[in-house]
This record gives sequence, C-alpha cells and structure tokens, in this order.
Amino acid sequence: MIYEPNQCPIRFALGVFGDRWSLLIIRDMMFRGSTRFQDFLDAGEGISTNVLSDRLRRLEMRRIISREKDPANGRQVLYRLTDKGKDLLPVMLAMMDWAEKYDPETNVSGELAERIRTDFFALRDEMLAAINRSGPQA
Amino acid sequence: MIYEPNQCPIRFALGVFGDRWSLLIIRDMMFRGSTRFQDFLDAGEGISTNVLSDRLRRLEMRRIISREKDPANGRQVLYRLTDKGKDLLPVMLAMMDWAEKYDPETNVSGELAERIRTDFFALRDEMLAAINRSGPQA
DNA sequence: GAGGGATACTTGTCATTTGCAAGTGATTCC
DNA sequence: GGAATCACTTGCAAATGACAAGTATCCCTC
Repeated sequence: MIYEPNQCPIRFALGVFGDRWSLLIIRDMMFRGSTRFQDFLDAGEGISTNVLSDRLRRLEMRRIISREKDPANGRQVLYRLTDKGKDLLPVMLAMMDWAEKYDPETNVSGELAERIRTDFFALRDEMLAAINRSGPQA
Repeated sequence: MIYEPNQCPIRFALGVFGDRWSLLIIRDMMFRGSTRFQDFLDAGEGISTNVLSDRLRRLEMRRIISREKDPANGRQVLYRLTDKGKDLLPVMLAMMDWAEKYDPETNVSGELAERIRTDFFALRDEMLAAINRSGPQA
C-alpha cells in the first residue's frame, strides 16, 4: 500500500505519486501524449499489467487523470491528465532541470526547455499533430 | 532494488529519489536541519532502521548527502546535503506549491513561501540557530 | 451474425522488498 | 568498570511486484 498523506505537503505529494511508476505514467501522458493502456506498456519501462492497472486506478481516484471510453472505438479507454495532473508540470520541469545538471546522459537543450516552459501543452499538441501527419508513431 | 536510470531525465531523477522514503529524508535535512540517524527515525514517518540505513547509504552513493563522524562525539554520524542535494530545493518547492493548491490540509503561507524562495538556506540556518538558542528541539 | 483479433484488464504464482523486533559493536558518561 | 547512547545489522513474517496466462468486451470481416 502506498501510504496516506497528512499535514506535510511533501508527504501529501508523495502519497499521490511517490512510488516507482506513477510519475513515469504522468510523464508519458505529459510529454508523449500517451492516452491508452497499451501506450504505457509500450513505453519500454517494463511496468507489468497488474501494476499499471493499479496505478491508473489510483491516479484516477486521486483525480490526477481521467478515464473514459473512446467514443470512436469502444474497446479503447482514454486516459487523460486532469488540470490537477497538468499542474504537476512545474515538478517535472524542476526534476528535468536537476537531471540536466547532474546526469551526464541527460541533455535537454536550453532552447527546448525554454519553449516547454513558455507554452508547453499547446506546443506538445502541435508536435504530436505534426508527427501524426507524417505517419504513425513507432 | 530501486531501478537504474538512463536516457530520460525523469527516470534519472526517479532512480535517485523515486521511492517512498528518500524525499522524506531529504525534506528532513532541508527543512528541519536533521543530521543524525536518530533525527530521521524521530520524524514520525515510521521508517524502519534497516530501510533508513539502506536509503542513507544509497543517497550517499549518489552524492546527494555526505556522511561523516561527528568530531565532537564519536558515536554520532552527521549526514548533510551536498550541493547536488541542495539543488533539489526547486523540486521540493514545486511539490509544495502543488500540494498547497490541492491539499486541503496543507497551508503554506504565501509570505513564507516567498521568503523560502528568495534565500532559503541562509534563512533556515538562521531559524535553526534561533531555535537552538532558545532551548533544545522537541 | 459467427469467428477472429484487439484492447484492457484480472488472476495465480513466485521472487523481492519492506516492516518489525531483537541484537551487536563502538563510544561516551558516570 | 559498568551502564547508556548511537548507528547500525540480522532474522523472520508480511506486503508488494514481476511474470505468465487467462478473461471480458468490443470491433471488423466475411
């Protein structure tokens, strides 16, 4: 069981996403536009289906993501970030900044980081649309 | 085992502190001035000694904290944030901002948050010194 | 409208990790 | 010299996670 929050804001935050997988799921939704169960499995992190199912349920309960059936295809379920989930962007950016400074493998260009910072979600949707126009994703 | 990082900055960051306890330890060092093994046990989170020992070792290996024997008391070990650890402050602040917005229990005053943001570590040391002058901590 | 495939799960089993309690070794205090 | 303090380690039971397989629902083709 992931522990419950209380008084401390850090503990509250960790109660929502302080485990191995939740932030990776949020990252996939935020930066890759993932919306489907299979998208998260394909992200290459090696999450197992039972844990993914549990984390999606938990994140939905905490109102970080929403869950709805795809009206265009009843087999598929669409997971999306709520505003509460999108508001985790500054946390992500702070982590990215930190990793950029200390991880030799990480290299987020300053220009990209700046563009992300200024108008991220519009930019992401624009990028995804461009990718989708030029062919299906890997 | 906490998984190893690679290309993605978020995964790198989670490889360092993406578990239930590490950020709480860092919080204690950052905001409460905790330096000793016993301080972390007394923080009231319920971490067990074997896990605390493991996390301190891991954080030291990742250069988030330093470990040294207290020259004034050979029984005690002093854990301190390195610069790499102190640089996690923006991540903490982002999490606190988010919790302040969404956790009904959390209430970080805007003024305090502002002061934290402007010159946090000097302020913290000043506060701790004042507390220590007026008597031992709880 | 039956059959097959896709998608999102659930279930079962076993390995790993954590929680709890007790114990150990070094150091200091009296 | 003996007791207390501190930072751990060890052993065992319980919870959690990984892996593989199975199921339910929906769509699509024939």
